[in-house]
Amino acid sequence: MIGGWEDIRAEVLRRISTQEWPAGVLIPTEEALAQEFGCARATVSRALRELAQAGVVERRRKAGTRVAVLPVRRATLEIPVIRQEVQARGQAHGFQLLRAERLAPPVPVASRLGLAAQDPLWYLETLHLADGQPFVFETRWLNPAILPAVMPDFTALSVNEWLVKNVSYASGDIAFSAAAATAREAEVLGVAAGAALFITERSTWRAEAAITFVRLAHAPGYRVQTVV
Amino acid sequence: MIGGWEDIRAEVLRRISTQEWPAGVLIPTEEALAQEFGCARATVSRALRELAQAGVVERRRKAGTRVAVLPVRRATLEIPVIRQEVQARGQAHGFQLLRAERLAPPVPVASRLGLAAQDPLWYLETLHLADGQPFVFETRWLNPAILPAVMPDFTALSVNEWLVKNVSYASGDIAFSAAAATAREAEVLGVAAGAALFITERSTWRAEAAITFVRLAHAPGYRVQTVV
DNA sequence: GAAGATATTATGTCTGCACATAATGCCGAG
DNA sequence: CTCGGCATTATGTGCAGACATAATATCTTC
Repeated sequence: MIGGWEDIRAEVLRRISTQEWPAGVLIPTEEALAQEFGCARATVSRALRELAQAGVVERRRKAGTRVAVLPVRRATLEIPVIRQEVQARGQAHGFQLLRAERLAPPVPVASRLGLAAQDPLWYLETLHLADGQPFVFETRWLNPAILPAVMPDFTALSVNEWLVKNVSYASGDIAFSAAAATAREAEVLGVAAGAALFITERSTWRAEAAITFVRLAHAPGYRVQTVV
Repeated sequence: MIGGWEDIRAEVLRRISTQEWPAGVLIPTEEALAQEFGCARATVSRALRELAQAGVVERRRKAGTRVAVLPVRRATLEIPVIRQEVQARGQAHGFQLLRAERLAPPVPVASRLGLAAQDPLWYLETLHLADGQPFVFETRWLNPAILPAVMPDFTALSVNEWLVKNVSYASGDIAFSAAAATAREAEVLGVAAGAALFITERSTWRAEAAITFVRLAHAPGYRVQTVV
């Protein structure tokens, strides 16, 4: 049976991928498509909205809906908690808090968090283990303002997880890059200095207040993967 | 003025992030929220659907909507065409087709594309330039079955872009990793052998037929970035 | 002919209603 | 007490109609 917004989405996508509706052209209006498919305009609208979110078509009021010229594909990445990530690989998660001290952050960190460089932050180094082997080395700058009066025991619950549970649903940005292992990273992860490491950097805010900046140096072999 | 599904989404998100609705608990039904906010159920539904897509809440029929326990945040990455990516940095894009020949693919490539290893594929090496400097080194395996009778002129239009325009909207998967530059990569990109490179690997299908597998070795300093 | 006001139009959102669907949990048969 | 079926219920989807919004196209005026 045809009908249902998912079928309409599929049919529109088919017409686009077969070039029946080539890149750049206007496609029929919601009303016209609703008439063709024998459904309500809202149903067509839902289908086209999803295609627009996926970057397949571009929509503008009055101008109509056109097939995207240079389709910027959007892929969604899942960013799990590290413990979950390790356990999803069928391995046992462990971690060691290597350092915890108050320090004035280096300028790039301070500026990325929008704080003055002289404000001392918590600096925490955590090594996460998968089946006892180094998995990722986490270096984190934490705004003390967001912590409760009594410092949580980060040797029992990883900072990573404490933050997710207590300061959840903040906004932020993520960046991925590659870098040669620093001396410290090489030592902690047990790799040669200069080895190619996958780096995740993330900064987090809640309502204009900086929460944390974290750099994750992953052990060699790490991949982040997704489907389009 | 309040009202509108975006405001409702924001309000629900606020209640979750302030732990007014802690992780794991059921939140009121759509009907109840619609009554509270003085709007139709469809409006609440739209707001909650977006939050579910973002991984903030989990919804199940009859069971209701509950705040996600271990929030697996979802970030959306934009995967542009390389030319666009270079131009978005305000640089001029250029490219050189370094090799184009038919070869039997190595086993990992063949298996990833679901093809027999003895089927010869097109093997293409392209170096993309930003303002004349090496930007990314593209090595691609291409299924000849999807090409037209006359081979397109890949010295005039990059393979990357030809595929996007002619075989668009296929499905596939993407993986990011870090690797030490191979001798060939180091030579082409003009970096030291063993330098840490950011690697993007992507395989693409259309309706069960393998199209292409591509490995992009990015010049040092490359980052992929997104907001959450 | 250029600039500004106005009409037109396709999408964006909302309402109120209806029925479908998938779990849950209760209830009764054995 | 256990198992299977059935009623309940929250979400998922759909429809028809309405108004809002933004951008385009047209018309008017100078």
